[in-house]
Amino acid sequence: MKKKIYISDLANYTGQEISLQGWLYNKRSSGKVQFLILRDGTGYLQCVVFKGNVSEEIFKLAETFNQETSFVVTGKIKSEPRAVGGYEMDVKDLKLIGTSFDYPITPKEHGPEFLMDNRHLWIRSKRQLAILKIRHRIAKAIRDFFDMNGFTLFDPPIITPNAAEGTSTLFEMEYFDLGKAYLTQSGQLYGEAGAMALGKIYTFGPTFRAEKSKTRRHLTEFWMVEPEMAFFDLDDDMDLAEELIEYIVQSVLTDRKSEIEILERDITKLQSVKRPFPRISYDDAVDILKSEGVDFQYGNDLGGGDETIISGKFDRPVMVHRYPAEVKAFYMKRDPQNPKLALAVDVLAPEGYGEIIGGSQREDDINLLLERIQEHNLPRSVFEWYLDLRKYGSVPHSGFGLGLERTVSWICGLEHVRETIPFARMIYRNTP
RNA sequence: UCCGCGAUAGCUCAAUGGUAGAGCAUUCGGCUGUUAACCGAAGGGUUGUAGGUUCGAGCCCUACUCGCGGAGCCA
Repeated sequence: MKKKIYISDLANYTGQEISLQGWLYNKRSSGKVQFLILRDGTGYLQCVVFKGNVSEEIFKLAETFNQETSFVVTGKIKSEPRAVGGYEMDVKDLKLIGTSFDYPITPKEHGPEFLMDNRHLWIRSKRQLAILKIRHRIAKAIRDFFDMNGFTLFDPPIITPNAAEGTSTLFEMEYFDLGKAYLTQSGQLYGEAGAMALGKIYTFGPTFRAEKSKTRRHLTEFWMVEPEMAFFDLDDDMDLAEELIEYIVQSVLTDRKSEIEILERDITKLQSVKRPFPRISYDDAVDILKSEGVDFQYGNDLGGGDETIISGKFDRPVMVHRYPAEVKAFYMKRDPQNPKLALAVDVLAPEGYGEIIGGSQREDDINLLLERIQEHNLPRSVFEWYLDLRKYGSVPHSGFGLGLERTVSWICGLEHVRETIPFARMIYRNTP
């Protein structure tokens, strides 16, 4: 591969004459000097075009550059504390690559609708770049964490014949002569099969929910990582969840500090994310709500507002476990101490960011699982293979799902998950 | 599906029921250290759509469309 120089490498090139390529981020001029701010995806560099230092043609060419014009620029690099990034280029030569006229996203405030309509261009801006880089670092931290801990990546199908949880609405399609098929809302059931084969697995990919949710926490297409482990009980599951979250947050703090600063995120809120996380039961959570004067009906699931109140009591993510079985999915194992409760856990992010993890110990008894399938009016036929996992050497096992976008949103301190993914899919938007 | 808010220049927003405005962007002119640069000028409008009230509607009324936020559901 031919060596190319990027703005992020400039420390190695001070005093040298080099060529860089990129786009014009912004420009200021004052008659005899022009300041071109070059961006190349790795950073920003102020390129100074002095009249007299360059030919008349080059100076005139620079005057024609608009926002997002692409070009090659050649000149000497020097340290310059006044400039963005601490370096500056004294321009000697310029070459136009692609013109740009009337770029819609100006250095000015814009509304969310306009920015989402121009999402393909919005991702070029500084904040969006920072968010996407943090998203990548989080995804890498997730993969690293599981790879280092003996997990095998296990890719489940995206087209499935069945619903994992009867409650959610699924995107439906006609699948040749086999009738209806659906886009997956979770790889978990397949993950369980993987855990019985490989011991510890994780799935990591897009999932789809056709619910008409219209809030800052919802996308119709989102990414989820779902570990599934044989011989793990609920406590083991919670241990793993808090270890993962701590690792993700600390990785971002170590490697993406400048991006966190661009977002003006309060870093102390992230620094406190250290094990152990508080673990409270559903009953404890209800007590907290009651003591706060919330009119909460025991037995209901926690709503968004309830989660905010509970998570507000702690400076790090809180794990709420042992929910009423009735509000949880059919595959969750009941608590032997109290069969009305499911061995489930939700991890609530701080600052009102809500549920980022939902997990449980799974029902491993084939007869109890059959009962649950009947109680939920699910068709047994599509679950035959899933029942086989309990028929041939069933073992206690657990897992959870972590929503990538909600995690990114929380770590970045964003208002809305739509900025956490390059092209968000929402109930009223599937473009660009 | 339900509740609330909104739609005016390319963008962000003003405009007591009485001549449609500003900043940014664009174009032109000025400026040798700018940091969302600055100064001057110009072009830019079927006020979301359809109807109604009125001498007169961007503004009041009705319906619709689209968007935003929330509820439910969930990661």
